[in-house]
Amino acid sequence: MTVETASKYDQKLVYVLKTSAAIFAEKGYHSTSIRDIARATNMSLSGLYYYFGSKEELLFLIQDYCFSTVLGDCRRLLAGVDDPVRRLKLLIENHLNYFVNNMNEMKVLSHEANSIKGDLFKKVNSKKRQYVDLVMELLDEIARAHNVESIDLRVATFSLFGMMNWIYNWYNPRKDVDVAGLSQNITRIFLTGLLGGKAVKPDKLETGRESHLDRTVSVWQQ
Amino acid sequence: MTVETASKYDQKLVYVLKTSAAIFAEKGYHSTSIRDIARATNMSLSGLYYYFGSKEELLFLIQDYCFSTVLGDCRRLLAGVDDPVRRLKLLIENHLNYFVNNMNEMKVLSHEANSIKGDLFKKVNSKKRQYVDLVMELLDEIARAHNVESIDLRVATFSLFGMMNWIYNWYNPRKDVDVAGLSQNITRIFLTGLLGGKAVKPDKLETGRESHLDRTVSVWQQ
Amino acid sequence: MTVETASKYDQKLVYVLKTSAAIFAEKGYHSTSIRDIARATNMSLSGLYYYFGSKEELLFLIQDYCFSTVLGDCRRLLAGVDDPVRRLKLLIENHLNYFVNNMNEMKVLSHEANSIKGDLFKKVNSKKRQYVDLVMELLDEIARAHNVESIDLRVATFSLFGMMNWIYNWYNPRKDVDVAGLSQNITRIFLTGLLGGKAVKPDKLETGRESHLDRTVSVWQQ
Amino acid sequence: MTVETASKYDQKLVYVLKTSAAIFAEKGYHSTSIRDIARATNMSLSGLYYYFGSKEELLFLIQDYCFSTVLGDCRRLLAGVDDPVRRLKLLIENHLNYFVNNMNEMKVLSHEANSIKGDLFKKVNSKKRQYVDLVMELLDEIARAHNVESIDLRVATFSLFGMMNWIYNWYNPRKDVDVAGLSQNITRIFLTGLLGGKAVKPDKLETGRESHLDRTVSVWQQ
DNA sequence: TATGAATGAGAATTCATTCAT
DNA sequence: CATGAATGAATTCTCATTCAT
Repeated sequence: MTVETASKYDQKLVYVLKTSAAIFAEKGYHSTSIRDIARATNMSLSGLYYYFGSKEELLFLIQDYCFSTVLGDCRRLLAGVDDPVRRLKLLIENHLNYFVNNMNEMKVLSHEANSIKGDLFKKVNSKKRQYVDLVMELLDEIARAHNVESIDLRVATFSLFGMMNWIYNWYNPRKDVDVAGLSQNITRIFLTGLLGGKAVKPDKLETGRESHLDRTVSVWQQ
Repeated sequence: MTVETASKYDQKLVYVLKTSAAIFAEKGYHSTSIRDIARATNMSLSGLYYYFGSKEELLFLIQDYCFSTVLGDCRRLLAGVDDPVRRLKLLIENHLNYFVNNMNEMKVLSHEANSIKGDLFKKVNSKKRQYVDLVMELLDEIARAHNVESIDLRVATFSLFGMMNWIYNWYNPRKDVDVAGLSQNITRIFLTGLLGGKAVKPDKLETGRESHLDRTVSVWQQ
Repeated sequence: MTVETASKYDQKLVYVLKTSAAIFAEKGYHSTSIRDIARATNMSLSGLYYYFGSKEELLFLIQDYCFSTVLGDCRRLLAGVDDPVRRLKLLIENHLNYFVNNMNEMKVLSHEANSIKGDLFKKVNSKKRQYVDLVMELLDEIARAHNVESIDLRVATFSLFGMMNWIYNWYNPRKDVDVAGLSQNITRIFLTGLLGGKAVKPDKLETGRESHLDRTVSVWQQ
Repeated sequence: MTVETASKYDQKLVYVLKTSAAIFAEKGYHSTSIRDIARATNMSLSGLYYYFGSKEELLFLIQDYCFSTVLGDCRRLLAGVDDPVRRLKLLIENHLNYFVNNMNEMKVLSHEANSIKGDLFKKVNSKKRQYVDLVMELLDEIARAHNVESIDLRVATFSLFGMMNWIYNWYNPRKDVDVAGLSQNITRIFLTGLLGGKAVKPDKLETGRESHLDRTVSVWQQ
C-alpha cells in the first residue's frame, strides 16, 4: 500500500517472473509444475498464488512484460528516425539485443506463444500484431523506395522474424559472436537479400549503433 | 498373407502417426493426451499401445520418419549436382516443399524438438546434426567460392534454418504464395544476402526446379 | 486325442507350468504378467490360453500339481511304516527333499497360498488341510507315546511347517548343507525339542534314509 | 503451534500406516490399490500422497518402522543381560510379543519382504541383516558354550526365524495359546532341540518374563 | 493349435488449485 | 502475507482376456 510495500511486492513479483521464465525456458511451460517454481523460488505453493491467479496468468505476465518492453523500447528508439532503412536496422538491433539479454523470457515468448488461451492470448497477440505491422510497414516502405520487386511482403516479414526468433534454438552467448555482430550479420543478410544486392549507403548501416544499444537495455537487467 | 498383414499394420501405423502429428501440431505435444489421439483415430486407448510403446515413442516415430525423409530426399536430390549454389537451392526447395506438404509433421519436428528425452532424443538429434552439417558445409563452400567475408558461418546457417522453419508460425497455403514462390523468395533473400549482392548467374537459380520438386514429394502424401 | 497328441500336450503343459513357476518364484505372482510368461516360453499371449483358462488357474495348476505330488509321495513313503517317530522323520525328509528339488514350485506354494481365490483356493486348501492333519495326528501320537506335556499341538505343528517352509527365504543349495543335512538338522532340532530331550533311539533317526530319498524324487525333475 | 502441528501430521501418518498395513496384510501389497487405502482411511487418493511419495515408499515406511522397533526394543531388552541363553529367550519373547501385537505389520514385514526394490529394499535389508546377525551370533555363542555339534548354524538360525515368522499363517490370538505360551513353546522346542536335550537350568528359561514383556509393548499399540 | 490385433477396466501418480488458519 | 493440508480431475500406462482368422 505504501510505496515501500508496493515496491517490495513488485520486486518479489519480478523475481518470481524471472525465475519462472528461466524454468519455462528450460523445461517448457507444460512440463513445469507450480511445484517446480515453488522450489526454485523458495516459496510455498500457495504463497505463489498471491502473485498470480493461475499458471496461465503467470505465463501471460511474462509474455506481456516482455512484449511491452520490446515494443516500447523499439518505439522510443525509432522516434525521430525517418530513414526506413535505418529504422529497420535499429529495430533489428533492439530486438536482438533484448533477445540475447533476456534469452529466457524471449524463448518463452517465441516458443510458448500458443500455450496461452482465451483473453490472455488475445492481449498478447494484439501487441504481437502491432509489432508485426510495424515491421511489415517498414519493409513495404523500403521495398517501394528501392523498387524491390518479386519479393512477397509476408515472406520477407516472417523471414526476418524467423531469423531473429530462431536464435533461442542455437545462439550461445559464450561461443558465438556478440550481439553487435549478430545484429550486423542478420541485418546484412536480410537487408541485402531484400534489396536484391542494390547498394545501401554504408553509413545507414553502420552509424550510431552503440549509443542506441545502451538505451535498449531492458528493465529486467541487473 | 504376410504382405497383406504387414501392409495392414503399416498402413494403420502411418494413419496413427499422421493423425497424432495433426493433433500435436494443433495442441502441442504436452497438451495432447493419448485420449485425444484415441478419439481422433477411433481406437481404444490401449489399442494404440499396440503401435507404439509410449507417448514419447510416438513423438519419436513422427520426428524420425520426418527427418529421415527430408534428409534422404535431400541427399538423393543433391546427388550428382556439383555446383554448391545449385545444391543449396535444391536443398531449400526440398526442405520447404516437404515442410509445406507435411506442415503438421514439420511443426512437430520444429516445435517439439525438446519434448523428447534420453536416447530417443539422441537418435533424432544425430540426424538433425547431419542435416545441419550438410548445410553448414555447403554454405562454407559457397562463402569461400565467392569471397564472402564478415558473415559468421553459424549465424548464416541458423538464419537460413530460422527462415525456413519459422514458417509453421505464419504460412497459410491458401492465402500465401505457393511453395515455388516461397522457395524462390527465401532463396533469393538468403543467397543474395549471404553473397552481399555479388551476382549469381540467374540460370543457377532458376533452372530445373519443377522436375525436382516432383521427386521430393514425400512418402506420406496421399 | 491320440496318445501322441495327449503326450505332446502334456509335455508342453508341464513346460509352461515349470517356466511359470520359475517366474512366479522370482517376481511374485501378481508382479508377473502373462506377457512375461509368453516371453519366457516363446509362445504367443493367446497361445498360452490353450493350456490354461486364466492366470489364476495357472497358479492353481502349479500348486495343485505340487501338493498332490508331495502328499502322494508322502503317503506312499509312509505306507507300512508304523513307528510314528520314523514316520515323522520320513515325512520331513520327503517334504524337504521335494522342496529343495522344486524350489520354484514350493516357493509358489508357500508364498502365493492366498493369491488364489474361490473354488480353486478351496481345492488347494483341502489338500493342504489333509497334509496338516496328517502331521498333526502324527505329532499327537508321538507326544502321547512320549508323555510330552506342556507343548501345544498347534504350536508344534506349525513350528515344524515354519521351519520347513521358510527355507525358500534363505536356503541356497550351493552354499548350504545338502538336503540330507538339512533334513537331519531340522529333524533333530524339532524332534528333540518336542520330546524335551527325552531319548529317541538313534536307529529310528538314522536308518534307511537314502533309499527312501530316491523314491521321493518328484515327477518334474529331469 | 509447532508441537501441535507436528503431532497432528505424525498422528495421521501413523494412522495411514496402520490402516495400510492392515489392508496389505489382508489382501497383499500388490493386490491392494491406493484406492483401497483411500477408502479405508477416508481420505482422497491424492491426499494420501501428502504422507508418502509412492506406494512403495508406503510399504517401506511400514517395514522400516516395524523393524526399527523390533530391533530397538530387542537391544534395549538385552542390554545388561549376559547369559546367552537368557538373551535368546528374551529375544524370542520380544519378537513374538511384537509380532502378535502387530500382526498386520509383521505379516507385511515377513510376506512382502521382496515387494520392495532398489534403495528402499537395501535400507530395510540392512536392518534385517543386523537382526539376523544378532541372532546368529547368539546361537553361535550358545552352541559353543554347550558343545553343540552337528547343528549347522545357518539351519539353526533360520529354523528359529521360520518358527517365529510363520505364525502369521496360522496364529489366531483368540483360539490359540497366548503370547506367553507361544513364547514358551517355541523357546522350549527350539532351545532344547538346539542343545540336543542337554539340560538348561530351568530358572534361565522361566524367570522375569512378564516384567520384560511390559517393556516390549511397541509404540504403535494404543 | 496358434496368433495378431484389440479392448475395458483399473493401476499409480501428478497437478493446478483451494481454503482454513 | 504465507502456508500446510487436502482434493478432483486428468494422465500415462498395464493387464488379463478375447476373438476372428
